[in-house]
Amino acid sequence: MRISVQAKQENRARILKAAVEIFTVKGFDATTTRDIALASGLAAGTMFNYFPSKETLAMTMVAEALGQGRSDFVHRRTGKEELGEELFLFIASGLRRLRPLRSFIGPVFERSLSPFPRRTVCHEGEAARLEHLDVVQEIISRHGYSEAPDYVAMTIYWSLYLGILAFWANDESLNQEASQSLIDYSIRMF
Amino acid sequence: MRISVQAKQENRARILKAAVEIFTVKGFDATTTRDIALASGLAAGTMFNYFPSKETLAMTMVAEALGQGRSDFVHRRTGKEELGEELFLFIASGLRRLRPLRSFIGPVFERSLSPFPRRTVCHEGEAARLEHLDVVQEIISRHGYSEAPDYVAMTIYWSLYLGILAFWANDESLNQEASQSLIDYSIRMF
DNA sequence: ATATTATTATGAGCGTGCTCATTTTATGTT
DNA sequence: AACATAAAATGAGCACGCTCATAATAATAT
Repeated sequence: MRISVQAKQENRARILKAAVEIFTVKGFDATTTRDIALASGLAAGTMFNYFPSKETLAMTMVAEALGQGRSDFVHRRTGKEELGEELFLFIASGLRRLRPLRSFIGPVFERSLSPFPRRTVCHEGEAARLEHLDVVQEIISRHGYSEAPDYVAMTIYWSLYLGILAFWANDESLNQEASQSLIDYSIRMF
Repeated sequence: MRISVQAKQENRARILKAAVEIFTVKGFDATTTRDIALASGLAAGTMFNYFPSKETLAMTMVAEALGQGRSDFVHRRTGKEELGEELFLFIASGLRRLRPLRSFIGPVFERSLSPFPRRTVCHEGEAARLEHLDVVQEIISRHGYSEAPDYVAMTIYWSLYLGILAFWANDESLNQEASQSLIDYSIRMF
């Protein structure tokens, strides 16, 4: 069967919407792919024509949110911030857009953002990582460190960033103030 | 059926031995719990009387190795090292004992050492983390920072340490020299 | 010896993420 | 309108980690 491009986009959107809703209620692990497919009005297997894995489905949401966060950041920065301020702004912009996913996205971070080879590569996660690091490199370069930050520095940065994401996802303090403090310390150290 | 204490220990040891061998050949994910049970001369379900999950089985090996590494460290340090030197020695002692697991343990690190609540808590991982951090706190305290390192510092430390473990597990440089360099940078920053 | 009991081993079976041969249908062609 | 074709939907089914009712047996009591 052929379906129109529009119908395909609608299906994709319905899957994403249903997934967010069920993940939010039941959590990532307790939500089955069958749950999501049926709630989207599709058969169990059809979901996998749109997203190759449950993990990729979730990472697609993350990548989208981080993309928007990056765009927010680009439009919001004045170009006059200190290095640390600018990094903080960038990280905070991403977290703001990730907010709707916060209640269930923790487990996904811990599995999908590793910089190292995995059994099932998740391109969405890989791409999100590289795009994030590109911006960080650009920020650092613009602040006078003429030589591009090296591989070790980026490895360390990513470790700290993953720690922030994991902490933030589980941070029950008001408005995630604790996370802001962690970001602050991490940046200063970096 | 009752079996002697000795027989039980033998079963446990056989499971661990078989698991290490098969993990090494096939990798963690591609090894099935049935593989391990059968290679140990036990039925599929029996393995779970000894280890509640495949993940716990692997983390038991990690915990054991880190325990030995900690013991090595305690016996090897002179007490005259600089703070950084001592941290390096501690981390390196753990990695040395983890060496036999290096080829397959990466995925386990990435799932089991998170400091945050998980669907299935893995006590072995939790315990390993706390014991490691205890030693780190003790090291830092002995070096004159009278007030105990706070929660934020320990969170950051653990992020960096996880990054080191993940990097090391995938480090194909000779004798993992690249990892040594990463440890060095991470400690200096910390 | 025999019976009883506590403890362990067993493997059929469940729910899961995911695959794939088959069926269905929107679109292009005559 | 009838047909052909390409692309997408379907759901039975697989392998996996893990559970649990049942069977088996070593230790203990009689």
